[in-house]
Amino acid sequence: MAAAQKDAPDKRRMILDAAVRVFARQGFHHCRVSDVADEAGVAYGLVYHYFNSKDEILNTLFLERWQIMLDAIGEIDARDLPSRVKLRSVAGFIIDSYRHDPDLMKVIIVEVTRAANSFGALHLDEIRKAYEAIAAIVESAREEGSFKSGIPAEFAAMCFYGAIEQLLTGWIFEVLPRSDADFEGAKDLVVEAICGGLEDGEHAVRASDPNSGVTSRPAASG
Amino acid sequence: MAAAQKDAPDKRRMILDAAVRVFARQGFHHCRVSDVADEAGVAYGLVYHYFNSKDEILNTLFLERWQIMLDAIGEIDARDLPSRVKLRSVAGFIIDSYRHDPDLMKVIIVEVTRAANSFGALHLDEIRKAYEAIAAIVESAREEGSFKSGIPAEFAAMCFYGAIEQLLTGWIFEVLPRSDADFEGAKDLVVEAICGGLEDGEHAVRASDPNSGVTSRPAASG
DNA sequence: CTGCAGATTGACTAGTCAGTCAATCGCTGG
DNA sequence: CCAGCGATTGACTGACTAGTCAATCTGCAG
Repeated sequence: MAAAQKDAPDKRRMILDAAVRVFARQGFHHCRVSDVADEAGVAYGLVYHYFNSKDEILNTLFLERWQIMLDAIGEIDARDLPSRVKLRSVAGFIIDSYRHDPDLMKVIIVEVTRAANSFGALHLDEIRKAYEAIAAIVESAREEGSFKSGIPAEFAAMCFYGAIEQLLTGWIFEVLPRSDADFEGAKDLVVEAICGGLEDGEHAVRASDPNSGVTSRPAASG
Repeated sequence: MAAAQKDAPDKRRMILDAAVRVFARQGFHHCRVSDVADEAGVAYGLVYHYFNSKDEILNTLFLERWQIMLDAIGEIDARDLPSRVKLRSVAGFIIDSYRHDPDLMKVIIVEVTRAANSFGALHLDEIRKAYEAIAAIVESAREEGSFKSGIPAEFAAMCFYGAIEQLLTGWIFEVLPRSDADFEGAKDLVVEAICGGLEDGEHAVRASDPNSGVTSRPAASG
């Protein structure tokens, strides 16, 4: 038992870690189970000794990580801090998660949280818990009066989470710069953007009727 | 020729429209070309008469629709309107696009804009154009002083677009309500949330040090 | 009526790959 | 030294499906 931890590496863990790298590099659908086995340095069949299917590997990766995030958000919410600081902590946690293991966060975002026809639907309840946890932070801010009452907490939470996930997507796709300073700066900027707003308080002008003179024409011609 | 438009339906268009429904229902990777042919009511081989591959169908759908969006954003930006109204128009256009053809927008978001290992990478240049077009609107607002200079336009654009895409994702996953009033309300709310911010101007408190007392611990234990 | 050209058909091929399984390995206790 | 058992191996199978292609159809021009 004790020897197993010193001499024999944890093959199951090795397979999971290899899967993260392979899924991130090639995508879940564009890699073979043999790619994961090769990356882990184990035989093909061993993957099926520890997991019942290729899907189960991804499910395991997602659930492990997502639970850590849910726990973190719950803990942040339980602290006695201003709402903006709580949201700053949530943003910081997610961004640090990406810095710490970009491959894993890439896999989770690309293959699960946005995959409406496969793993996203499967884990919808778990994903929703994150939205609800953020909404809870916003809701208490609304109740204490620091956040606008006109924006529903559920709606605000989606905007906040969406902004963060879009930043990760920008880093994943390499359309946003990825220096340490960029990651650190993003934590404050995203909170300032969503909580404080893009408009400059000194100069902000509220449009009395945002619809005036503007017609949406989404339909394709023809 | 004239008869072709009255009697013979445009089979190519029928295949594209059928593909939207099938891709939205089953996902690109979980459907067969025969599913698309059946849905369109044409023979399997005809799909390959009009398209060189299954991929080309999705590429066509994406490029058609994305170009319409790029044109719309460009046109909105060219108008002489306050920045907030321009962003309201962009949000309205994207949300109306979803209302008009939710299946197509679902396919575009799920299979392309978030698919970092397949179509997303292929169309990265096109996707980036949308970010840049939104950033251009923000940038002029910064220059005229109505938007904060401390938030880079490129960064603000990602937050804005991410919030909108998250709303669509919420509708796609059915975690947000989808009445006509919800769609209409979302147009104003998303602009109010991002431009005006979540915080109530009357009560807003700027945390002098958002980091105080908060430690990010993204690493998995063990 | 005839023949061409493009549209349409669907059976077939060729390749892929998730998952199985019987054999082997290596440790541990008797 | 042996028996037993979980860990490990990798060749193999069964199922699936993207893409091909030769045959057929249809409309029209000569």
